[in-house]
Parts: sequence; structure tokens; C-alpha cells
Amino acid sequence: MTDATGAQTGVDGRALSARGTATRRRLLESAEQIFAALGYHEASIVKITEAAGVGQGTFYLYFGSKKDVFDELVRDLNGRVRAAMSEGAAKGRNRREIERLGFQAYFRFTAEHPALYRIIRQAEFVSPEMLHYHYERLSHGYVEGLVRAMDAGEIERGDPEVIAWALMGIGELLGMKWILWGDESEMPDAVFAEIARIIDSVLGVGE
Amino acid sequence: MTDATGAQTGVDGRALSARGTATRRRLLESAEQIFAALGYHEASIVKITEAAGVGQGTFYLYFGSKKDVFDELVRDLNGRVRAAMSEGAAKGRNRREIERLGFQAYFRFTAEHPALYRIIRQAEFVSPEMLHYHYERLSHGYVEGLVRAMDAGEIERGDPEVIAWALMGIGELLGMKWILWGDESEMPDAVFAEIARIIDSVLGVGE
Amino acid sequence: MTDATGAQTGVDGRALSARGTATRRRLLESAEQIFAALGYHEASIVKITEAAGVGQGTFYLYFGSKKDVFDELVRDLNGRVRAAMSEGAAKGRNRREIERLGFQAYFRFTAEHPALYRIIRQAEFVSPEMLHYHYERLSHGYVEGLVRAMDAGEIERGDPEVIAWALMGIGELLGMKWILWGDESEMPDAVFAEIARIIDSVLGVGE
Amino acid sequence: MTDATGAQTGVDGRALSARGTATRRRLLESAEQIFAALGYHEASIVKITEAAGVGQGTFYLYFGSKKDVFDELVRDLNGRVRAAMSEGAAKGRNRREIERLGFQAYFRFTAEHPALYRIIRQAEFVSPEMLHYHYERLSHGYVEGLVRAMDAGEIERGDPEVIAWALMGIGELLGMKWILWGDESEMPDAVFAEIARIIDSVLGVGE
DNA sequence: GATGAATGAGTGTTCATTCAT
DNA sequence: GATGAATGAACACTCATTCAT
Repeated sequence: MTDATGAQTGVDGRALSARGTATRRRLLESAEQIFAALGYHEASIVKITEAAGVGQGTFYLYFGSKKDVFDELVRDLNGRVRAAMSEGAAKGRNRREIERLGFQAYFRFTAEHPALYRIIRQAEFVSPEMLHYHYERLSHGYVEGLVRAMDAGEIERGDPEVIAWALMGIGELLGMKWILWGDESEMPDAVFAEIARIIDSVLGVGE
Repeated sequence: MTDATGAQTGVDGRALSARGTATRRRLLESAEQIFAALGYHEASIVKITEAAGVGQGTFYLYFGSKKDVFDELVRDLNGRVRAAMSEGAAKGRNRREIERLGFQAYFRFTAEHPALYRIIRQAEFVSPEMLHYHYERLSHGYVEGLVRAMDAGEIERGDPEVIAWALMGIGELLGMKWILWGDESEMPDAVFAEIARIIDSVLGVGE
Repeated sequence: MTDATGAQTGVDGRALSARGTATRRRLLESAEQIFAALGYHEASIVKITEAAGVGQGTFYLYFGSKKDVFDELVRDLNGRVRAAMSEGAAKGRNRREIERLGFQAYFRFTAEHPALYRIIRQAEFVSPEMLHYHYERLSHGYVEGLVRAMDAGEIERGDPEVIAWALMGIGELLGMKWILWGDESEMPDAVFAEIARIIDSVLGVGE
Repeated sequence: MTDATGAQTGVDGRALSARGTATRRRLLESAEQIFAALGYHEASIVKITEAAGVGQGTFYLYFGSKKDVFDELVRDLNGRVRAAMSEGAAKGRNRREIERLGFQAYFRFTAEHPALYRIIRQAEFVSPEMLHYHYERLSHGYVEGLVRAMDAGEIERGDPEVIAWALMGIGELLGMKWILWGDESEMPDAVFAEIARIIDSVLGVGE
């Protein structure tokens, strides 16, 4: 829960004490791990609270329900990937670089937070709203950049939304195949180079 | 269950009578609907058997467990999409056309069998093996075609596997966004045109 | 559950097999005992099913919820007291005798089925609808008889509904005090004689 | 808690400061409302303390347990009805008037404090001792008056205890039907007139 | 070949109560 | 005097699976 001022609150809407904030964060982190490792359905509140080192009841002091943590986690991870991508892309001097760096940041985040993937893929039935929320918000970032780049003549014209979703799809499956399923927990350089080439061609900034 | 000769069998490994085969098929179809509509966890054996019009116990005459039907369903759907894509692509006279037609067939199948998406996305935790199975088999089809096309100089050289997964990613997210989530249950023409353009550029057969 | 034909059914609405009917009856009897002994809230499904000698899940084959058995029990007991009272009163040759015999039957039933009291008194919060149901149905029986008796000039005129509820109140508290709380599990003769006198005067058939 | 001198104390037995007394009273009032509205089991300490505007822990400064407040509430309400009845009856010049006025006071109290009913009816399982306490104390008042009236020849002779409980039963069910369940929160005049007639006949002071 | 009654482990959630601050 | 974070036992209910018929 988050109140109007953006501060964290317990389920009763009251602002959290320092201790409360810490407990809540521990719970959220445990939930991330457990959901990622076991999946939503195999994950149980007991497992989450045990991992967090608190009693079962404590969970309900900070989250209204199992689904609530899940939703919060999606929001949280979504905010974090997008931040990581923005930050990564910030150093790019043109769309080509920006996109490349953004993808790199995305894959790095994926490698460090496999929870993102695993949680999102569960969302289909657990929390469809959050599934939309995640992809829509992610696509907005792309669309904005694409529109600007098209206007600036940096990339070819095209439907920015379709391109955005195509890029997300590329990132999703390649991240799954080479990071989540790969032996090494990082995207191999050769693969990344090929990905960069593909993105360039999708954007129409090919050599 | 399928015995060495490929014929359908009950859990006990015995070949099925005509009646048995019919019951089994009804069960599988009901499972497809129920899993697609409700998701693996919300789906229950009772719901499936009710939809199939048989008693609960009957289910276990044909499938070893809930997960077993799920796996079988993935195998089944996988075979069917791939067949649909091959068939669709068959009329293409060059890689560009082949890919375009293949995608079209894929989207059409998706529109007609939303179960594919919904079941695959569940597989992450329900049956990771089958998740791999599905994507790997799908990618093989692409890779083969891509290699041949590269050798024939029809498309630019590049890592066929990376390209294959990129294409699958594009298909997956665009199908999700415009077919599964879309109002119309078909891919809008304008979107498809843009997709075709993107595929062309990925393959390096662009204008 | 009871279907349109009045036959007992499971929660799924299907008619019960002989075995099912027996199980369901055992469950209902156990529920009566447990609710009477422990009260609705202390009673638990496990306790009820244990008493009935069946597994926990079996309960939900025959009743939709804990409250459902409760409601059914009220209906059941209500039907049974009313039957006992009618039967008891049947031999009365005039209102005075009828009322006396009805009360006697009521007290006898109370002595044999303390569950009636204990369950009804819980209903206030557990199932207000059933609380109404019980008292209203009970009062109807009284009202009918009273109206007939007034018309026949057997008893004094008065508002039959008020009289009915007054009689129920008398029965309720006296049964509670002398049967439920009493040492002997039967209404002492002396007390009953006094009660009969009171009823007579309420009905205006006093000596 | 109440010490030997009758003064209110906290759970530790220490006399209360002015502030403490106020807090305690607020808690008791909140408990009355919450118990009446929700019933013992649905009522929770949090709800009570929230209604009282104090922290959860504060509750246990003044009451040993949830059941303790309940008991105290019964004692409190019992004292208050009996006082209201005595006061109401005080103006009566003979048993007939006294009883009529007492009943009137009882119904008025019921209308203003539905908590009495609702709390008493819960007591069956929550606190059997208090259920006895309440009815026994209430009946004592009646019995005393009845005995005196019989001795004075104001009413017919009869077992005063049976009559007392019969009167309580009449009051209980009629109050329930016409006040608690009624649309108006007061006993309709016509009904009350009929009740008065019934009481008269029970007492043998009929016209 | 088919049935459906029976099972019981497992889950999310609530709440009276304690206690460090 | 007051707080509210923390606890954990307890409970209603679900469902995959078995098996006697």
C-alpha cells in the first residue's frame, strides 16, 4: 500500500514506523525470491514469512492478500527495469546506441532479477491487470523514444507501437533463451552482437 | 499415452477401443478449453470431466495425472501450430513470402486457439520441460528454413538461431497484444503490414 | 440440499445413492450433537466429520458450507418440533387440552433434543433468516389454532399473534430454566401444573 | 475489574486515574455497540479499540480478555435494565400497575439498548455463567414483588418463580418480535394493550 | 469401460494476546 | 498510561487422486 504522498503504509493505511518499513521490505524481498523460485501457486505465505523470518500473521500487517504482494512485486520490478533501462540508455548519443544500451541494461537486469520474467509470465492468470500494466508501461517508454527519433529522422518511419512490441518480444524471448536458460548467467557477446544487428535493422538504421 | 507404434493407449498401456478413443479425445478437448479459460491451477479435474460429460474417475483411465494432460496438450498444440505454419508457408515462393505466410498462419492459429498462448505461459512452472520442448521445436523449423535461405543467398547471413528466437518473440508479443488483447479476434491488416515490414528487415530482404 | 421433488441431493444437485444418503444423515446427526454441545463457533468441520467417522472433504460433498448445515439443522429441528407438538396436541378434545398437550410435547422434545434451544439461540448472529424462519413458522401453528378456537368461542377473543408469541416465550424460558438447566431432564410435574394454569389464564379458559 | 470497595480498577487491581476511568468507559461503550452490531465472534478487539479511539494494547490495560468485557457488559446491562424497571414500576399503585409499568420500562430499555438482547442471546456459549446470572437476577426482582403481592392478596396465589419466568419469557419474545424485528423501534400501543391484558390474566387480576 | 463417493493434505486468512518501546 | 508490531494456533474450504462397485 502506498498513500497519497507516496509513502509506504500498512494495510490499515497508517504510515509505517522504521521497524515496520524494514519488515515490509524483508517480506517483499522474500516474496520476490519465493515467487521466482517456486511460482505463485507453489509459493505459500508460510514459505514467504519463514524466508523473511517473521510470523505468518505479520504478512497481513503489510499486505492485504497473497495477490496483493504479487501485484506490488510487478509494480516494483516494472519500475526497476524501466529505471535500469533508462539509466543504461542515458549514455547513448543516438537512437542506435540508446536502443543497444537499453537492451543491454534490460538483459543485465534480467540476469540479476530472474524474478521479473518468472513473475510476469505467471501474471497471465494470477493478475491479468498487472500483466497489461507491465507491458503497457514498458512499451510507452519505447514508443516515446521511437516517435522522437522518427521525428528527428534518426530512424525510419513506421508504426512506433508495433515496433515497440516487436522489440519487447525480441528482448523477452532472447533473454529467456540465453540468460534464463543459458549456462552462463549473462548474454554471450556473440549473441548480443547479433541482437544489436537485428535491432538496427528493425529500426532501419542498418549499416 | 502413446505406445511404441504411435497408437493411443490408456494409462495401462493397452490400446484403446473405439469408444475409449472417443472418450479420451473428448477429455483432451475439454482440458484444452478449461485450461485456456481458467488456467492450470483454477482448472480442476472435475471441471474437465464435467465438460467432457464423463465421471471423475474416467479421467484417470486415460491420463496419469493432471500434469500429464497438460503435457499432452502442449505436445498436441505444438504439433498443430507447426503444421498450420508449414501449410501456410508452403505456398510461399521465396523466403520473404514464406515467412510472411508462416506468420499469418501463426496469428490465425493463435486467434482460433488462444489455448496455445495461455497454456504455454503457464508452462513455466507447471512443466518447464514442455516449455522448452515447445519453443525449441518451434525454433527448429525456423532455423532450418533460415539456413537454407542463407545458403541460397535469399536472405542476409546471420546467426539463424538468434534470428529464429527474435522472430518467435515478435510473433509472441504482437499476437498477445493485437489478437489476445485486441477487440477483434484477428490481426488488423495495418498492423500485419507493419509486422511484415519488420520481418523483412530482420531477414535483410528489405526494400 | 433438496431438489424439486423433495428428494435429498448432494451439493452438486444430484440425487443421492443409498450410501450417500446414509453418510449425509450421519453428518447431520453429528452436526446436531456438536453444535449443541459446543456452539456454532467452537464447532469445527473436523470435529463434525470426526464424529461422523468420515473425512473432512466428505462434508463438502453434502453441504455447501458450515452455515449450510446449520440452516438445514434449524429447518430440520423446526419441522420435528412442530410435528411432535401437532402429534401431541392431536388427542386434545378442546383448546385447553390441546394447548396443554402441545406444551407437554414441546417440553418433551426439548428434553430429548436440547440442540433445538442451543441452536436457535445461536441463530441470532449465525443465521438471522433462520431465526425468523423458526419462530414465524412456530407461531403460525399457534395462530391458526387460536383463531379457530376464538371463532368457536372456546377461548376469549384477543390478538392471536400476540398470544402466540407470549405462549412461545413462556415455553422458551420455562423450558430453559426447568429442563435445560434443571437437574432432572424432565419438566417437574408441579411446575407443569402451574404452567398449565398460566396457559389457561392466558387463553381465558380459566376455572 | 472492581475492587472490594466497588471502585473501578485496571487489570492489575490498581485504582484508576480520571483519565484511566474515561478510557475504560469508552472501551466498554464501544464494546457494547460492537457486540450488539456484530455479535461476539465477529466483534474483534481491534474493532472495539478502533471504535474507542485507542490502541489495541490499551484494551488489556482494563480488561483481562475478550470474554471479560463481555461478562462485564452483561453485569452492566443487567444492572441497568433492572434499575430502569424498578424506576418505571415505582409509580405503580398496585401490582397490576406495577407490572404494567415495569414491562413498559423493560420494552423502552430494549428499544434503546438492543445490545441487551443481542448480548444475552450470545451468552449461551460465550459465558453460560453470565446467562444464568442475568436471568436469575431478573427473576429475583419479579419473585419478590409477586410474593409480596400474593401475601397482600393483590394477586392470585401461585408459584411465584414459575410466574416470574413466564413473565420474562413473554417480555423476551414480544420484545424481540415487535421491537427488535419491528419497523418502529417502539412497541405499538395496540400490542402493548394486549400484552397488558395477558399479564393481568397471568397474575389473576383480570377484569 | 465407467463411475462417483471418499479422502486428507494443504492453503489463505483471522485474531486474541503479548511486550518492547 | 498508551501504543502497535509481532505472533502462531486455528479454521473453513479445495482438489488431485484412489478404489469398490
